[in-house]
Amino acid sequence: MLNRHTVERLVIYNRVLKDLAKKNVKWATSEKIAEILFRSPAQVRKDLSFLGKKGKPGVGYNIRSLIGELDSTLGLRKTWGVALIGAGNLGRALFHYPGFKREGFEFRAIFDNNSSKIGRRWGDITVTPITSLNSVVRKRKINIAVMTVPDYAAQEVADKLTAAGLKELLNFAPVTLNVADNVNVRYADLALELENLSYNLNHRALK
Amino acid sequence: MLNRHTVERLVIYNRVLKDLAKKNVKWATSEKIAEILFRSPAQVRKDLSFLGKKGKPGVGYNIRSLIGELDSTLGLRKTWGVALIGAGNLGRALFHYPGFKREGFEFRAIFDNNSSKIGRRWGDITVTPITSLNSVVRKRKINIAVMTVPDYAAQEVADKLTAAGLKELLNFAPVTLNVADNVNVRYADLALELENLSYNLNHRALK
DNA sequence: CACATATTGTGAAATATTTCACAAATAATA
DNA sequence: TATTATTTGTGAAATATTTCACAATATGTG
Ligand SMILES: NC(=O)c1ccc[n+]([C@@H]2O[C@H](COP(=O)([O-])OP(=O)(O)OC[C@H]3O[C@@H](n4cnc5c(N)ncnc54)[C@H](O)[C@@H]3O)[C@@H](O)[C@H]2O)c1
Ligand SMILES: NC(=O)c1ccc[n+]([C@@H]2O[C@H](COP(=O)([O-])OP(=O)(O)OC[C@H]3O[C@@H](n4cnc5c(N)ncnc54)[C@H](O)[C@@H]3O)[C@@H](O)[C@H]2O)c1
Repeated sequence: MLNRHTVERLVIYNRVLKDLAKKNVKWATSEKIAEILFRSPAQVRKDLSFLGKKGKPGVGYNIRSLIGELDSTLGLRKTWGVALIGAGNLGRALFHYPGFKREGFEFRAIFDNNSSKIGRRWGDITVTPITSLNSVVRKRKINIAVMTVPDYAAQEVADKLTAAGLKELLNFAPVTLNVADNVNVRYADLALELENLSYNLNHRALK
Repeated sequence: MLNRHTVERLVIYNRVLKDLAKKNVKWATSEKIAEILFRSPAQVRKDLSFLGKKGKPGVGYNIRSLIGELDSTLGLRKTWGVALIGAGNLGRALFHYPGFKREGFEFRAIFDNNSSKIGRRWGDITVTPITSLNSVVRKRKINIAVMTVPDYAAQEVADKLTAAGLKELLNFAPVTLNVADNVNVRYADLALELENLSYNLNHRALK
Protein backbone atom coordinates (compact mmCIF):
# COMPACT_ATOMS: atom_id res chain seq x y z
CA MET A 1 0.00 0.00 0.00
CA LEU A 2 1.62 3.18 -1.17
CA ASN A 3 1.33 6.36 0.82
CA ARG A 4 -0.97 9.14 -0.24
CA HIS A 5 1.77 11.43 -1.53
CA THR A 6 3.30 8.77 -3.69
CA VAL A 7 -0.05 7.93 -5.26
CA GLU A 8 -0.71 11.59 -5.89
CA ARG A 9 2.54 11.77 -7.82
CA LEU A 10 1.95 8.52 -9.67
CA VAL A 11 -1.30 9.78 -11.15
CA ILE A 12 0.58 12.83 -12.37
CA TYR A 13 3.39 10.79 -13.91
CA ASN A 14 0.74 8.79 -15.70
CA ARG A 15 -0.80 11.95 -17.07
CA VAL A 16 2.54 13.26 -18.29
CA LEU A 17 3.48 9.94 -19.85
CA LYS A 18 0.19 9.71 -21.73
CA ASP A 19 0.81 13.17 -23.01
CA LEU A 20 4.26 12.18 -24.25
CA ALA A 21 2.83 9.01 -25.79
CA LYS A 22 0.34 11.12 -27.71
CA LYS A 23 3.31 13.01 -29.14
CA ASN A 24 4.80 9.69 -30.18
CA VAL A 25 7.66 9.76 -27.72
CA LYS A 26 8.70 6.19 -26.91
CA TRP A 27 11.17 6.59 -24.03
CA ALA A 28 11.58 8.97 -21.15
CA THR A 29 14.31 9.29 -18.54
CA SER A 30 13.59 10.16 -14.92
CA GLU A 31 15.32 13.45 -15.63
CA LYS A 32 12.98 14.30 -18.47
CA ILE A 33 9.88 13.50 -16.42
CA ALA A 34 11.24 15.43 -13.45
CA GLU A 35 11.92 18.44 -15.63
CA ILE A 36 8.35 18.59 -16.89
CA LEU A 37 7.02 18.41 -13.35
CA PHE A 38 9.64 20.53 -11.61
CA ARG A 39 10.69 17.66 -9.39
CA SER A 40 13.89 15.76 -8.77
CA PRO A 41 14.89 12.79 -10.92
CA ALA A 42 15.64 10.80 -7.77
CA GLN A 43 12.09 11.18 -6.59
CA VAL A 44 10.70 10.09 -9.92
CA ARG A 45 12.89 7.01 -9.86
CA LYS A 46 12.03 6.14 -6.29
CA ASP A 47 8.32 6.53 -6.96
CA LEU A 48 8.47 4.43 -10.10
CA SER A 49 10.54 1.78 -8.36
CA PHE A 50 7.41 0.85 -6.38
CA LEU A 51 5.91 -0.46 -9.61
CA GLY A 52 8.55 -3.15 -9.96
CA LYS A 53 11.64 -2.61 -12.04
CA LYS A 54 10.76 -1.08 -15.33
CA GLY A 55 13.54 1.28 -16.25
CA LYS A 56 16.53 0.45 -18.38
CA PRO A 57 19.83 1.87 -17.18
CA GLY A 58 21.35 4.07 -19.83
CA VAL A 59 18.03 4.50 -21.62
CA GLY A 60 15.18 5.34 -19.28
CA TYR A 61 11.63 4.09 -19.13
CA ASN A 62 9.58 2.66 -21.94
CA ILE A 63 6.59 4.92 -21.93
CA ARG A 64 4.02 2.46 -23.17
CA SER A 65 4.95 -0.23 -20.68
CA LEU A 66 5.20 2.25 -17.84
CA ILE A 67 1.73 3.58 -18.58
CA GLY A 68 0.46 0.01 -18.53
CA GLU A 69 2.04 -0.57 -15.15
CA LEU A 70 0.64 2.68 -13.77
CA ASP A 71 -2.83 2.00 -15.13
CA SER A 72 -2.82 -1.39 -13.41
CA THR A 73 -1.56 -0.06 -10.12
CA LEU A 74 -3.96 2.85 -10.11
CA GLY A 75 -6.95 0.75 -11.06
CA LEU A 76 -7.41 2.44 -14.42
CA ARG A 77 -7.79 -0.78 -16.38
CA LYS A 78 -11.31 -1.14 -15.08
CA THR A 79 -14.40 0.98 -15.43
CA TRP A 80 -15.72 2.26 -12.13
CA GLY A 81 -19.32 3.20 -11.42
CA VAL A 82 -19.83 6.74 -10.19
CA ALA A 83 -22.90 8.32 -8.63
CA LEU A 84 -23.48 12.05 -8.62
CA ILE A 85 -25.24 13.37 -5.54
CA GLY A 86 -26.72 16.83 -6.07
CA ALA A 87 -28.12 17.63 -9.51
CA GLY A 88 -27.16 21.30 -9.39
CA ASN A 89 -24.92 23.64 -11.35
CA LEU A 90 -21.60 22.08 -10.55
CA GLY A 91 -23.04 18.58 -10.79
CA ARG A 92 -24.28 19.32 -14.29
CA ALA A 93 -20.87 20.47 -15.51
CA LEU A 94 -19.18 17.41 -14.05
CA PHE A 95 -21.78 15.02 -15.38
CA HIS A 96 -21.49 16.26 -18.93
CA TYR A 97 -17.72 16.35 -18.96
CA PRO A 98 -16.62 13.55 -21.27
CA GLY A 99 -13.14 13.21 -19.78
CA PHE A 100 -14.19 11.10 -16.83
CA LYS A 101 -15.71 8.35 -18.93
CA ARG A 102 -12.57 8.27 -21.05
CA GLU A 103 -10.51 7.55 -17.95
CA GLY A 104 -12.80 4.82 -16.75
CA PHE A 105 -15.19 6.72 -14.50
CA GLU A 106 -18.77 6.23 -15.60
CA PHE A 107 -21.68 8.13 -14.10
CA ARG A 108 -24.38 5.54 -13.52
CA ALA A 109 -26.77 7.41 -11.24
CA ILE A 110 -27.76 10.94 -10.25
CA PHE A 111 -29.43 11.59 -6.91
CA ASP A 112 -31.22 14.60 -5.55
CA ASN A 113 -33.80 15.27 -2.87
CA ASN A 114 -35.62 18.07 -4.63
CA SER A 115 -38.83 17.04 -6.35
CA SER A 116 -38.32 19.63 -9.07
CA LYS A 117 -35.15 17.78 -10.12
CA ILE A 118 -36.26 14.20 -9.64
CA GLY A 119 -37.41 12.52 -12.81
CA ARG A 120 -35.49 14.81 -15.16
CA ARG A 121 -33.24 13.11 -17.62
CA TRP A 122 -29.60 14.05 -18.06
CA GLY A 123 -28.31 12.21 -21.09
CA ASP A 124 -29.58 8.70 -20.58
CA ILE A 125 -29.76 8.89 -16.80
CA THR A 126 -32.78 9.93 -14.76
CA VAL A 127 -32.39 11.94 -11.58
CA THR A 128 -33.41 9.62 -8.78
CA PRO A 129 -34.63 10.36 -5.24
CA ILE A 130 -31.89 9.98 -2.70
CA THR A 131 -34.19 7.68 -0.77
CA SER A 132 -33.52 4.93 -3.28
CA LEU A 133 -29.78 5.21 -2.80
CA ASN A 134 -29.16 1.77 -1.32
CA SER A 135 -30.86 -0.27 -3.99
CA VAL A 136 -29.48 1.77 -6.88
CA VAL A 137 -25.93 1.59 -5.55
CA ARG A 138 -26.23 -2.16 -5.50
CA LYS A 139 -27.99 -2.59 -8.84
CA ARG A 140 -25.80 -0.24 -10.85
CA LYS A 141 -22.54 -1.22 -9.20
CA ILE A 142 -21.59 2.18 -7.88
CA ASN A 143 -18.07 2.44 -6.47
CA ILE A 144 -17.54 6.17 -6.08
CA ALA A 145 -19.76 9.05 -5.01
CA VAL A 146 -19.22 12.59 -6.25
CA MET A 147 -20.90 14.96 -3.82
CA THR A 148 -22.15 18.27 -5.19
CA VAL A 149 -24.73 19.07 -2.54
CA PRO A 150 -24.90 22.27 -0.48
CA ASP A 151 -22.64 22.55 2.57
CA TYR A 152 -25.47 22.09 5.07
CA ALA A 153 -26.49 18.79 3.48
CA ALA A 154 -23.03 17.31 3.03
CA GLN A 155 -22.60 15.46 6.33
CA GLU A 156 -26.04 13.94 6.17
CA VAL A 157 -25.46 12.82 2.59
CA ALA A 158 -22.06 11.38 3.49
CA ASP A 159 -23.70 9.36 6.24
CA LYS A 160 -26.20 7.96 3.79
CA LEU A 161 -23.53 7.14 1.25
CA THR A 162 -21.39 5.27 3.72
CA ALA A 163 -24.44 3.49 5.11
CA ALA A 164 -25.07 2.34 1.54
CA GLY A 165 -21.61 0.82 1.57
CA LEU A 166 -19.71 3.43 -0.46
CA LYS A 167 -16.15 3.96 0.67
CA GLU A 168 -14.74 6.43 -1.86
CA LEU A 169 -16.11 9.96 -1.83
CA LEU A 170 -15.16 13.06 -3.77
CA ASN A 171 -16.66 15.99 -1.93
CA PHE A 172 -17.12 19.46 -3.45
CA ALA A 173 -19.00 20.93 -0.51
CA PRO A 174 -16.88 23.24 1.65
CA VAL A 175 -17.18 21.07 4.73
CA THR A 176 -14.94 18.60 6.51
CA LEU A 177 -16.77 15.31 6.71
CA ASN A 178 -16.76 13.00 9.66
CA VAL A 179 -16.60 9.46 8.33
CA ALA A 180 -15.44 6.05 9.51
CA ASP A 181 -11.76 5.12 9.23
CA ASN A 182 -12.29 2.79 6.31
CA VAL A 183 -13.89 5.50 4.17
CA ASN A 184 -11.79 7.72 1.93
CA VAL A 185 -12.82 11.29 1.30
CA ARG A 186 -11.07 13.56 -1.12
CA TYR A 187 -11.89 17.24 -0.98
CA ALA A 188 -12.21 19.39 -4.07
CA ASP A 189 -12.65 22.61 -2.19
CA LEU A 190 -12.44 25.28 -4.82
CA ALA A 191 -12.85 28.27 -2.53
CA LEU A 192 -9.90 27.05 -0.48
CA GLU A 193 -7.84 26.95 -3.65
CA LEU A 194 -8.55 30.62 -4.19
CA GLU A 195 -7.74 31.37 -0.57
CA ASN A 196 -4.35 29.80 -0.99
CA LEU A 197 -3.74 32.12 -3.92
CA SER A 198 -4.92 35.09 -1.93
CA TYR A 199 -2.35 34.34 0.76
CA ASN A 200 0.30 34.65 -1.91
CA LEU A 201 -1.16 37.86 -3.27
CA ASN A 202 -1.34 39.33 0.19
CA HIS A 203 2.19 38.34 0.94
CA ARG A 204 3.53 39.78 -2.29
CA ALA A 205 1.80 43.04 -1.45
CA LEU A 206 3.52 43.17 1.93
CA LYS A 207 6.98 42.81 0.47
CA MET B 1 6.48 33.54 4.48
CA LEU B 2 4.74 30.39 5.58
CA ASN B 3 5.23 27.16 3.75
CA ARG B 4 2.60 25.77 1.45
CA HIS B 5 1.42 23.03 3.78
CA THR B 6 0.94 25.42 6.67
CA VAL B 7 -1.11 27.80 4.54
CA GLU B 8 -3.21 24.90 3.30
CA ARG B 9 -4.02 24.04 6.88
CA LEU B 10 -4.63 27.64 7.90
CA VAL B 11 -7.37 28.07 5.32
CA ILE B 12 -9.01 24.95 6.70
CA TYR B 13 -8.79 26.13 10.30
CA ASN B 14 -10.41 29.34 9.17
CA ARG B 15 -13.24 27.42 7.56
CA VAL B 16 -13.81 25.32 10.67
CA LEU B 17 -13.69 28.34 12.94
CA LYS B 18 -16.22 30.21 10.84
CA ASP B 19 -18.45 27.20 11.02
CA LEU B 20 -18.18 27.15 14.81
CA ALA B 21 -18.78 30.89 14.96
CA LYS B 22 -21.98 30.39 12.99
CA LYS B 23 -23.08 27.98 15.70
CA ASN B 24 -22.34 30.69 18.26
CA VAL B 25 -19.36 28.95 19.78
CA LYS B 26 -17.00 31.55 21.24
CA TRP B 27 -13.89 29.59 22.20
CA ALA B 28 -12.09 26.56 20.86
CA THR B 29 -9.10 24.64 22.15
CA SER B 30 -6.43 23.22 19.89
CA GLU B 31 -7.74 19.83 20.89
CA LYS B 32 -11.26 20.61 19.72
CA ILE B 33 -10.06 21.95 16.38
CA ALA B 34 -7.76 18.98 15.93
CA GLU B 35 -10.57 16.58 16.64
CA ILE B 36 -12.79 18.06 13.95
CA LEU B 37 -10.00 17.83 11.41
CA PHE B 38 -8.46 14.52 12.49
CA ARG B 39 -5.15 16.16 13.27
CA SER B 40 -2.94 16.55 16.32
CA PRO B 41 -3.48 19.39 18.79
CA ALA B 42 0.24 20.13 18.70
CA GLN B 43 0.10 20.77 15.00
CA VAL B 44 -2.85 23.09 15.36
CA ARG B 45 -1.02 25.04 18.05
CA LYS B 46 2.18 25.24 16.07
CA ASP B 47 0.36 26.40 12.96
CA LEU B 48 -1.59 29.02 14.86
CA SER B 49 1.52 30.22 16.65
CA PHE B 50 2.68 31.68 13.34
CA LEU B 51 -0.12 34.22 13.60
CA GLY B 52 1.31 35.78 16.76
CA LYS B 53 0.20 34.69 20.16
CA LYS B 54 -3.55 34.46 20.29
CA GLY B 55 -4.40 31.54 22.58
CA LYS B 56 -5.11 31.73 26.27
CA PRO B 57 -3.61 28.96 28.35
CA GLY B 58 -6.29 27.08 30.19
CA VAL B 59 -8.99 28.34 27.84
CA GLY B 60 -8.09 28.03 24.20
CA TYR B 61 -8.53 30.42 21.30
CA ASN B 62 -11.09 33.16 20.96
CA ILE B 63 -12.76 32.22 17.74
CA ARG B 64 -13.71 35.67 16.60
CA SER B 65 -10.27 37.12 17.09
CA LEU B 66 -8.59 34.10 15.58
CA ILE B 67 -10.75 34.36 12.47
CA GLY B 68 -9.76 38.01 12.23
CA GLU B 69 -6.11 37.11 12.42
CA LEU B 70 -6.49 34.36 9.84
CA ASP B 71 -8.46 36.58 7.47
CA SER B 72 -5.70 39.18 7.65
CA THR B 73 -2.91 36.71 7.12
CA LEU B 74 -4.67 34.98 4.27
CA GLY B 75 -5.63 38.21 2.54
CA LEU B 76 -9.34 37.71 3.04
CA ARG B 77 -10.02 41.20 4.28
CA LYS B 78 -9.74 42.50 0.75
CA THR B 79 -11.74 41.83 -2.37
CA TRP B 80 -9.70 40.33 -5.18
CA GLY B 81 -10.46 40.63 -8.85
CA VAL B 82 -10.82 37.35 -10.69
CA ALA B 83 -10.92 36.66 -14.42
CA LEU B 84 -12.45 33.52 -15.85
CA ILE B 85 -10.73 32.21 -18.95
CA GLY B 86 -12.91 29.79 -20.90
CA ALA B 87 -16.64 30.44 -20.98
CA GLY B 88 -17.62 26.78 -21.11
CA ASN B 89 -19.54 24.35 -18.93
CA LEU B 90 -17.30 24.33 -15.93
CA GLY B 91 -16.64 28.05 -16.21
CA ARG B 92 -20.36 28.73 -16.12
CA ALA B 93 -20.87 26.75 -12.91
CA LEU B 94 -17.96 28.50 -11.24
CA PHE B 95 -19.00 31.94 -12.43
CA HIS B 96 -22.51 31.60 -11.06
CA TYR B 97 -21.47 30.14 -7.74
CA PRO B 98 -22.17 32.85 -5.15
CA GLY B 99 -19.72 31.50 -2.56
CA PHE B 100 -16.63 33.05 -4.14
CA LYS B 101 -17.93 36.59 -3.97
CA ARG B 102 -18.85 36.05 -0.33
CA GLU B 103 -15.24 35.14 0.44
CA GLY B 104 -13.85 38.14 -1.39
CA PHE B 105 -13.26 36.73 -4.86
CA GLU B 106 -15.09 38.75 -7.47
CA PHE B 107 -15.32 37.74 -11.11
CA ARG B 108 -14.67 40.90 -13.09
CA ALA B 109 -14.04 39.53 -16.57
CA ILE B 110 -14.74 36.49 -18.72
CA PHE B 111 -12.51 35.69 -21.67
CA ASP B 112 -12.95 33.31 -24.54
CA ASN B 113 -11.58 32.97 -28.06
CA ASN B 114 -14.70 31.58 -29.67
CA SER B 115 -16.75 34.11 -31.56
CA SER B 116 -19.97 32.28 -30.67
CA LYS B 117 -19.31 33.02 -27.00
CA ILE B 118 -17.89 36.51 -27.29
CA GLY B 119 -20.41 39.24 -26.63
CA ARG B 120 -22.74 37.07 -24.57
CA ARG B 121 -23.65 38.40 -21.18
CA TRP B 122 -23.31 36.32 -18.02
CA GLY B 123 -24.96 38.26 -15.24
CA ASP B 124 -23.57 41.75 -15.68
CA ILE B 125 -20.36 40.71 -17.38
CA THR B 126 -19.82 40.36 -21.11
CA VAL B 127 -17.63 37.62 -22.54
CA THR B 128 -14.60 39.37 -23.97
CA PRO B 129 -12.11 38.27 -26.63
CA ILE B 130 -8.93 36.96 -25.11
CA THR B 131 -7.05 39.39 -27.35
CA SER B 132 -8.06 42.23 -25.06
CA LEU B 133 -6.65 40.50 -22.02
CA ASN B 134 -3.90 42.98 -21.21
CA SER B 135 -5.99 46.10 -21.13
CA VAL B 136 -8.90 44.49 -19.29
CA VAL B 137 -6.62 43.02 -16.63
CA ARG B 138 -5.28 46.48 -15.98
CA LYS B 139 -8.57 48.35 -16.09
CA ARG B 140 -10.59 45.95 -13.95
CA LYS B 141 -7.81 45.22 -11.48
CA ILE B 142 -7.62 41.49 -12.02
CA ASN B 143 -5.44 39.62 -9.54
CA ILE B 144 -6.32 35.99 -10.15
CA ALA B 145 -7.07 33.94 -13.26
CA VAL B 146 -9.30 30.89 -13.17
CA MET B 147 -8.53 28.77 -16.21
CA THR B 148 -11.32 26.60 -17.59
CA VAL B 149 -10.03 26.16 -21.12
CA PRO B 150 -9.42 22.84 -22.89
CA ASP B 151 -6.20 21.02 -22.16
CA TYR B 152 -4.64 21.81 -25.54
CA ALA B 153 -5.12 25.54 -24.99
CA ALA B 154 -3.97 25.72 -21.38
CA GLN B 155 -0.25 26.40 -21.84
CA GLU B 156 -0.83 29.06 -24.46
CA VAL B 157 -3.42 30.74 -22.24
CA ALA B 158 -1.10 30.56 -19.24
CA ASP B 159 1.57 32.28 -21.28
CA LYS B 160 -0.81 35.07 -22.17
CA LEU B 161 -1.96 35.46 -18.60
CA THR B 162 1.54 35.73 -17.22
CA ALA B 163 2.51 38.09 -20.01
CA ALA B 164 -0.39 40.26 -18.87
CA GLY B 165 1.20 40.34 -15.43
CA LEU B 166 -0.98 37.82 -13.61
CA LYS B 167 0.86 35.74 -11.05
CA GLU B 168 -1.86 33.65 -9.41
CA LEU B 169 -3.54 30.99 -11.51
CA LEU B 170 -6.10 28.36 -10.67
CA ASN B 171 -6.01 25.81 -13.45
CA PHE B 172 -8.75 23.27 -14.14
CA ALA B 173 -7.24 21.90 -17.33
CA PRO B 174 -5.57 18.51 -16.89
CA VAL B 175 -2.14 19.80 -17.83
CA THR B 176 1.00 20.74 -15.93
CA LEU B 177 1.85 24.30 -16.82
CA ASN B 178 5.30 25.62 -17.41
CA VAL B 179 5.49 29.08 -15.85
CA ALA B 180 8.12 31.42 -14.44
CA ASP B 181 9.28 30.97 -10.85
CA ASN B 182 7.40 33.97 -9.58
CA VAL B 183 4.05 32.67 -10.82
CA ASN B 184 1.86 30.48 -8.63
CA VAL B 185 -0.29 27.81 -10.18
CA ARG B 186 -2.75 25.74 -8.23
CA TYR B 187 -4.22 22.72 -9.94
CA ALA B 188 -7.84 21.67 -9.53
CA ASP B 189 -7.49 18.48 -11.48
CA LEU B 190 -10.73 16.67 -10.91
CA ALA B 191 -9.92 13.57 -12.95
CA LEU B 192 -6.81 13.07 -10.85
CA GLU B 193 -8.95 13.19 -7.73
CA LEU B 194 -10.96 10.30 -9.08
CA GLU B 195 -7.82 8.43 -10.00
CA ASN B 196 -6.61 8.68 -6.43
CA LEU B 197 -9.88 7.12 -5.31
CA SER B 198 -9.56 4.40 -7.89
CA TYR B 199 -6.15 3.46 -6.52
CA ASN B 200 -7.84 2.86 -3.17
CA LEU B 201 -10.64 0.86 -4.74
CA ASN B 202 -8.20 -1.25 -6.63
CA HIS B 203 -6.13 -1.86 -3.58
CA ARG B 204 -9.11 -2.82 -1.47
CA ALA B 205 -10.08 -5.30 -4.17
CA LEU B 206 -6.64 -6.89 -4.03
CA LYS B 207 -6.82 -7.46 -0.31
C1' DC C 1 35.33 -7.47 -26.96
C1' DA C 2 37.04 -3.45 -24.41
C1' DC C 3 35.85 0.92 -23.41
C1' DA C 4 33.02 5.13 -23.03
C1' DT C 5 28.64 6.96 -21.96
C1' DA C 6 24.18 7.14 -19.99
C1' DT C 7 20.86 6.20 -16.59
C1' DT C 8 18.65 3.18 -13.25
C1' DG C 9 17.70 1.52 -8.41
C1' DT C 10 18.57 2.19 -3.84
C1' DG C 11 20.93 2.38 0.76
C1' DA C 12 22.64 6.26 3.40
C1' DA C 13 22.58 11.17 4.41
C1' DA C 14 20.22 15.28 4.52
C1' DT C 15 15.94 17.89 5.08
C1' DA C 16 11.47 18.67 6.38
C1' DT C 17 7.54 17.90 9.12
C1' DT C 18 5.12 16.29 13.00
C1' DT C 19 4.70 15.00 17.62
C1' DC C 20 6.20 14.97 22.36
C1' DA C 21 6.54 16.83 26.67
C1' DC C 22 6.78 20.31 29.87
C1' DA C 23 7.35 25.10 31.79
C1' DA C 24 4.48 29.08 31.78
C1' DA C 25 0.06 31.14 31.82
C1' DT C 26 -4.91 31.47 32.90
C1' DA C 27 -9.06 30.58 35.28
C1' DA C 28 -11.92 28.36 38.65
C1' DT C 29 -12.48 26.96 43.43
C1' DA C 30 -12.07 27.03 48.14
C1' DT D 1 -4.59 33.94 48.34
C1' DA D 2 -3.19 29.19 47.65
C1' DT D 3 -4.39 25.15 45.17
C1' DT D 4 -6.03 22.59 41.32
C1' DA D 5 -7.21 21.87 36.64
C1' DT D 6 -6.53 23.30 31.96
C1' DT D 7 -4.31 24.47 27.92
C1' DT D 8 -0.96 27.25 25.42
C1' DG D 9 3.66 27.89 23.05
C1' DT D 10 7.72 25.80 21.83
C1' DG D 11 12.42 23.62 22.03
C1' DA D 12 13.86 18.91 21.53
C1' DA D 13 12.94 14.29 19.86
C1' DA D 14 10.84 11.41 16.70
C1' DT D 15 9.14 10.48 12.04
C1' DA D 16 8.67 11.05 7.39
C1' DT D 17 10.16 12.50 3.02
C1' DT D 18 13.43 13.89 -0.26
C1' DT D 19 17.87 14.06 -2.15
C1' DC D 20 22.51 12.36 -2.70
C1' DA D 21 25.77 9.50 -4.58
C1' DC D 22 27.41 5.50 -6.52
C1' DA D 23 27.53 0.49 -7.86
C1' DA D 24 25.14 -2.01 -11.27
C1' DT D 25 23.36 -2.33 -15.77
C1' DA D 26 22.34 -1.31 -20.61
C1' DT D 27 23.78 0.48 -25.07
C1' DG D 28 26.82 2.12 -28.71
C1' DT D 29 31.33 2.29 -31.00
C1' DG D 30 35.60 0.92 -32.95
N1 LIG E 1 -21.05 25.71 -8.46
C1 LIG E 1 -19.74 25.86 -8.27
O1 LIG E 1 -19.00 26.24 -9.14
C2 LIG E 1 -19.14 25.57 -6.93
C3 LIG E 1 -17.90 26.06 -6.61
C4 LIG E 1 -17.32 25.76 -5.37
C5 LIG E 1 -18.01 24.95 -4.50
N2 LIG E 1 -19.22 24.48 -4.82
C6 LIG E 1 -19.91 23.64 -3.86
O2 LIG E 1 -20.47 22.53 -4.53
C7 LIG E 1 -21.73 22.22 -3.99
C8 LIG E 1 -22.79 22.28 -5.10
O3 LIG E 1 -22.80 23.57 -5.67
P1 LIG E 1 -23.87 23.96 -6.79
O4 LIG E 1 -23.51 25.31 -7.25
O5 LIG E 1 -23.97 22.87 -7.78
O6 LIG E 1 -25.21 24.03 -5.92
P2 LIG E 1 -26.72 23.85 -6.42
O7 LIG E 1 -27.56 24.46 -5.39
O8 LIG E 1 -26.83 24.28 -7.83
O9 LIG E 1 -26.92 22.27 -6.40
C9 LIG E 1 -27.08 21.52 -5.21
C10 LIG E 1 -28.03 20.35 -5.49
O10 LIG E 1 -28.06 19.49 -4.34
C11 LIG E 1 -29.41 19.12 -4.11
N3 LIG E 1 -29.55 18.73 -2.70
C12 LIG E 1 -29.69 19.53 -1.64
N4 LIG E 1 -29.77 18.82 -0.50
C13 LIG E 1 -29.73 17.52 -0.87
C14 LIG E 1 -29.81 16.31 -0.15
N5 LIG E 1 -29.91 16.28 1.18
N6 LIG E 1 -29.73 15.16 -0.85
C15 LIG E 1 -29.61 15.17 -2.19
N7 LIG E 1 -29.52 16.30 -2.92
C16 LIG E 1 -29.59 17.46 -2.26
C17 LIG E 1 -30.22 20.32 -4.48
O11 LIG E 1 -31.55 19.99 -4.74
C18 LIG E 1 -29.48 20.80 -5.74
O12 LIG E 1 -29.98 20.19 -6.89
C19 LIG E 1 -21.99 23.21 -2.89
O13 LIG E 1 -21.58 22.64 -1.66
C20 LIG E 1 -21.07 24.35 -3.21
O14 LIG E 1 -20.65 25.03 -2.06
C21 LIG E 1 -19.81 24.78 -6.02
N1 LIG F 1 -16.62 20.34 -17.17
C1 LIG F 1 -16.10 19.68 -16.13
O1 LIG F 1 -16.81 19.29 -15.20
C2 LIG F 1 -14.64 19.39 -16.06
C3 LIG F 1 -14.18 18.41 -15.20
C4 LIG F 1 -12.80 18.17 -15.10
C5 LIG F 1 -11.93 18.92 -15.86
N2 LIG F 1 -12.40 19.86 -16.68
C6 LIG F 1 -11.45 20.64 -17.47
O2 LIG F 1 -11.82 22.00 -17.42
C7 LIG F 1 -11.60 22.62 -18.68
C8 LIG F 1 -12.89 23.23 -19.19
O3 LIG F 1 -13.86 22.22 -19.28
P1 LIG F 1 -15.31 22.55 -19.88
O4 LIG F 1 -16.10 21.32 -19.70
O5 LIG F 1 -15.81 23.82 -19.32
O6 LIG F 1 -14.95 22.75 -21.43
P2 LIG F 1 -15.77 23.59 -22.51
O7 LIG F 1 -15.34 23.10 -23.83
O8 LIG F 1 -17.22 23.58 -22.17
O9 LIG F 1 -15.23 25.08 -22.32
C9 LIG F 1 -13.97 25.50 -22.72
C10 LIG F 1 -14.07 26.95 -23.16
O10 LIG F 1 -12.76 27.44 -23.42
C11 LIG F 1 -12.81 28.22 -24.63
N3 LIG F 1 -11.47 28.27 -25.22
C12 LIG F 1 -10.85 27.32 -25.97
N4 LIG F 1 -9.62 27.72 -26.33
C13 LIG F 1 -9.46 28.95 -25.82
C14 LIG F 1 -8.39 29.89 -25.85
N5 LIG F 1 -7.24 29.61 -26.46
N6 LIG F 1 -8.57 31.07 -25.21
C15 LIG F 1 -9.71 31.33 -24.55
N7 LIG F 1 -10.76 30.49 -24.50
C16 LIG F 1 -10.62 29.30 -25.10
C17 LIG F 1 -13.82 27.52 -25.49
O11 LIG F 1 -14.31 28.39 -26.48
C18 LIG F 1 -14.86 27.13 -24.46
O12 LIG F 1 -15.81 28.16 -24.29
C19 LIG F 1 -11.04 21.55 -19.58
O13 LIG F 1 -9.64 21.60 -19.58
C20 LIG F 1 -11.49 20.27 -18.93
O14 LIG F 1 -10.59 19.21 -19.19
C21 LIG F 1 -13.74 20.11 -16.81
